[in-house]
Amino acid sequence: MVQAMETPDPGRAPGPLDAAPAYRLYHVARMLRLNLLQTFARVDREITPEQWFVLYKLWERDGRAQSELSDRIFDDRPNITRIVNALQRAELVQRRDNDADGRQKLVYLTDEGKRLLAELAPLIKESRGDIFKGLTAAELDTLRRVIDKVESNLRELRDR
Amino acid sequence: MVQAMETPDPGRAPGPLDAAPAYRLYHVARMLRLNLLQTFARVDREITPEQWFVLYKLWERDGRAQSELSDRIFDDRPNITRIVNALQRAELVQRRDNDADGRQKLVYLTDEGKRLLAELAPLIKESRGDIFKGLTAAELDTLRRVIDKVESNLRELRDR
DNA sequence: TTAATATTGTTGCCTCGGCAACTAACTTGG
DNA sequence: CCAAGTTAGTTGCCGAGGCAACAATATTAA
Repeated sequence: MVQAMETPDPGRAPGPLDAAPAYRLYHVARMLRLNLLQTFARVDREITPEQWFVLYKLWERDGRAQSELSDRIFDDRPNITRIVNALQRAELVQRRDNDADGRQKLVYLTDEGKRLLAELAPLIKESRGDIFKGLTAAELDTLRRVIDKVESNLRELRDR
Repeated sequence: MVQAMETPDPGRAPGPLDAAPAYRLYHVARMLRLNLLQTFARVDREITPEQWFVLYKLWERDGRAQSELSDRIFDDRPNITRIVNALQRAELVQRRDNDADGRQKLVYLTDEGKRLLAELAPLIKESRGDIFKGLTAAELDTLRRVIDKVESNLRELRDR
């Protein structure tokens, strides 16, 4: 019976926030973002982590529609619009109309965008080594598996 | 010799973004935040995950200065100001001057704040079960260890 | 073919998040 | 005791990130 469920004592928290895996994940992710942001600042590149991710996706495959750059999970089309705006202002990407589908705008890396990717990628790769230093391959493997599982759980919850 | 290091082929990404643990962590954290945000929306509470975290910290110990609510890692005092503002507008917390130190403002939960905590905590706890469903205790333990290590690595990098 | 529906991208609104600059209050060194 | 430095909190600036609403274009159904 739901009604029989006890309301917890309002005077005391049931457990420390730091013990909650979800909070820990949130916290470490914020630290990771900040680290990347400051890495870019250190090399004097006015770019955000999110802008970097979009650039990188274009590196994987150029000339994609904005909807392909956004994540199906989140409705972040508005964000992609703004991020692409910023990258375009910085002349790192370029928008072109898609003749095959008038709704879409295809996004292309400029030469400067490609140059930046080639310049920064090694720095980030090296930084990644520092960040995950001291962890075994098995631990990283488990991390990957845990993330996969949590993401698929979240997707399921979402589609209900 | 640094100069001898090759510049990567600018035409091709060295590896998929989804393979980078840092990106995966960032991504899953964003999904977790969204899940929590929508949980609050579903129970018709106009509260953000960050506001929830602050409320929860006060539940752990009430009457803390704002600096104690903010995280030493980030300079997020401005954010705490804004979040406490929001919570105060919602009448979930209350600010009082600290007689012992005129710079500080102590933040206290209101009765409504305590009520909300007691109401939502069980929901969130249940939701957490769904989110981490299918993972073994060992996997969650490894997750914790990995996060600890990554955080301490990031702290070290930061203090250099 | 037309009308209803869906998709793509954009804008406005508001909160979060990092940074710099500022005020007020406390602490420390001379 | 006072001047210099430090700490707590606030504000402004701007980008990210949800959400809702909208225009333009495509797709589907009648």
